Amino acid sequence: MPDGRVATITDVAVLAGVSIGTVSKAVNGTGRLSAETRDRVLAAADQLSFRPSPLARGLLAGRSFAVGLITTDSFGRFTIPVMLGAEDALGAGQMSVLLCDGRGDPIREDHHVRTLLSRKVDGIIVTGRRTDPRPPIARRLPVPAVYVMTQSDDAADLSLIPDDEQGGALAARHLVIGGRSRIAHVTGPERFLSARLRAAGARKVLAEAGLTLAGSEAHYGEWSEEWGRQAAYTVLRHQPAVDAIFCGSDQIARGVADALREAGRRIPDDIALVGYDNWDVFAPTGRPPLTTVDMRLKNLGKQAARRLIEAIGGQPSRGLEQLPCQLVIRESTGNPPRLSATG
Amino acid sequence: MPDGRVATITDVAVLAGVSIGTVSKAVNGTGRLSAETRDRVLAAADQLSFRPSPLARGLLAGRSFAVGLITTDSFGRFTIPVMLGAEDALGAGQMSVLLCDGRGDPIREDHHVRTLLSRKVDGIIVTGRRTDPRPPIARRLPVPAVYVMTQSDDAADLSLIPDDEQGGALAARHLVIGGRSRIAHVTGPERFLSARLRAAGARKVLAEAGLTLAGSEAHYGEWSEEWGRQAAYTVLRHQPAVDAIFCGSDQIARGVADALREAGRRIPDDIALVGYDNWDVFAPTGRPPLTTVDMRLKNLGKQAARRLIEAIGGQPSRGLEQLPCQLVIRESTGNPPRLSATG
DNA sequence: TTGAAAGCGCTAACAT
DNA sequence: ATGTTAGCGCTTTCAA
Repeated sequence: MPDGRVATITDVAVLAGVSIGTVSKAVNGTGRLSAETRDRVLAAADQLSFRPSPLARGLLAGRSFAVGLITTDSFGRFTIPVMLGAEDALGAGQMSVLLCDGRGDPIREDHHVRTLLSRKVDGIIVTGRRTDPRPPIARRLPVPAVYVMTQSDDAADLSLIPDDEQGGALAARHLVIGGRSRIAHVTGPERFLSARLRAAGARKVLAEAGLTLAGSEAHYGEWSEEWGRQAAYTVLRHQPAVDAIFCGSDQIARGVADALREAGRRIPDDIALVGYDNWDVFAPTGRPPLTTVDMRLKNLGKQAARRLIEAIGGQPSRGLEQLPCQLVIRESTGNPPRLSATG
Repeated sequence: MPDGRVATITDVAVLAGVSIGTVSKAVNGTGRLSAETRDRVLAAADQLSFRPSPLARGLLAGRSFAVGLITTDSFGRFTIPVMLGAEDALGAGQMSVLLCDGRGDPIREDHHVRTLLSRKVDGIIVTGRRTDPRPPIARRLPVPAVYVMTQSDDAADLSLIPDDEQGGALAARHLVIGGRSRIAHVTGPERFLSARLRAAGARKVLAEAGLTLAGSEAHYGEWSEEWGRQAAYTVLRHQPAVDAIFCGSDQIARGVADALREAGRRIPDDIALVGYDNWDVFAPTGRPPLTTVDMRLKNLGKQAARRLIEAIGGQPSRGLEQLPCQLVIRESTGNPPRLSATG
């Protein structure tokens, strides 16, 4: 439009010299129109940069061509890549994203759900920062929902999380193949499902190779550098012959690396190190750069968006799905840098 | 509603036994109504959990009671707290947030602006991850916009950024008061406005105390740990008597701290260390915990939202505003932990 | 004090 | 092949 206004269907109709119904058909490719008319209308629409009002369209259709994105638990390191992937996939499908921060408060969350529903969102994506099951955001939602990086405890809902057991296995297998046999595991609190699954995956691979974790159990603690340092000293004291440490996070791995260096152990010559997260501020810049497991969070977000769109389109899925992680090999395990398969 | 539907104004009208016009007045507190009727309508609305449809309301009003949030440059460490603050302030005012990721691509950005306008957003917040001026998202936007953590090069726009010069001064003053006099500055690339301003602020304070930066100039480099380590060695070689290092980021400070420890210098006894960002994964968990400058990003986001709401309400602001940073004192400068004033 | 009706921009069913 | 019209849910005159 020449002035600041946004063009409406009427403006296009006037310019093209047709009725608004004809414009609607031309723009949406519905009904029967002569090619000549359609082209003329489309040209007019283009000239005015006409975009049908999602408000008007939504009012009629009872939907808004937008989806709600609720974070359980603020946005953080895990939520953001997921959001990014989702926004990406959604944007491609002309869907807008309505953002809500639940802050881990069920009341707030419920309020947001109501707001989203009043805005007639076509669906809702729920993200979290831990994969443990949680109550669904609402019972009998009138629109589809997908949980990602969190898990609804209602099996009728679709939840997408990284396959932490496979991730743990990936790390352990890489170490075993690299010739390590006295492998310790330092990770976060045992109450985290992801910590337990990563440990289980590693244990399974070691068992297949006739091995057990050094010290026989995982060292559960905190998701912190400080815990990494502390646990490293414990490991060195009790299993001085350890030749690899698999860490439940890159942050823990950083702490472990610092402690090992201070104890005079070389990485990877004396002890190989594997992290988890592939967090850009810790993994690639570590000394040495850290081999680590990447949860492919962006892909997770993208898949969540795709699944939601499918569900909106009438093809719902249900249950828990675990998406494969990927091993990113760097110098901390002594191998030349390359990407492994994701399987 | 008993079924899955969301209640409409008609449902409320039927239940309360009045016309939809009356419901509208009761719900919005407009027009003249008997207290008795209003209460009855409100009770009915409450019973049905009625929320006026923003779509319908927006169609009529030509606005959507939502604002667009465009990230220049994906979401990152700086954008997220800003978003959080904005979402918080907006949510309180019944405004929803439409999220768009510009990815630093002007085409994409423009596309998003058009989408937002077609959705009749009431305003737009533009966030970035560096404070240097950038072209406005559009000329002659029909709705107000606020730039935050980025700066429009059009002085008619309102831009909110942290006061990096004041932040740099805060850091330097703290060191000078602590009795340090040979203070080096290791920071990011000189092409970053924030790097230049932080250095300028520090220099000004030093000058007032009759001092100059150790080595006479700031050490410009990268925003990385690796650069911190490298620069630390350079400083130690050329200014061996240095008694403090002010770093342009916590990540740089981490690198500097590692290098100092390896060189046998104690922090803070031999050399005091100040960072910038107050990034939770680096500052509080450093060895020792890091004194650092906090840009108060969440507050920045909150202010941006407030200003946008004011502008939507007809009270626009313009020009560049720099919001004060806050010094967070930890052990790396040897003082007992406490918060300083923000001034 | 309350009700009736127009109209926001659009789509889809129905007329022409 | 194209135009006309009803109606999505709401606010806001204007009438009663």
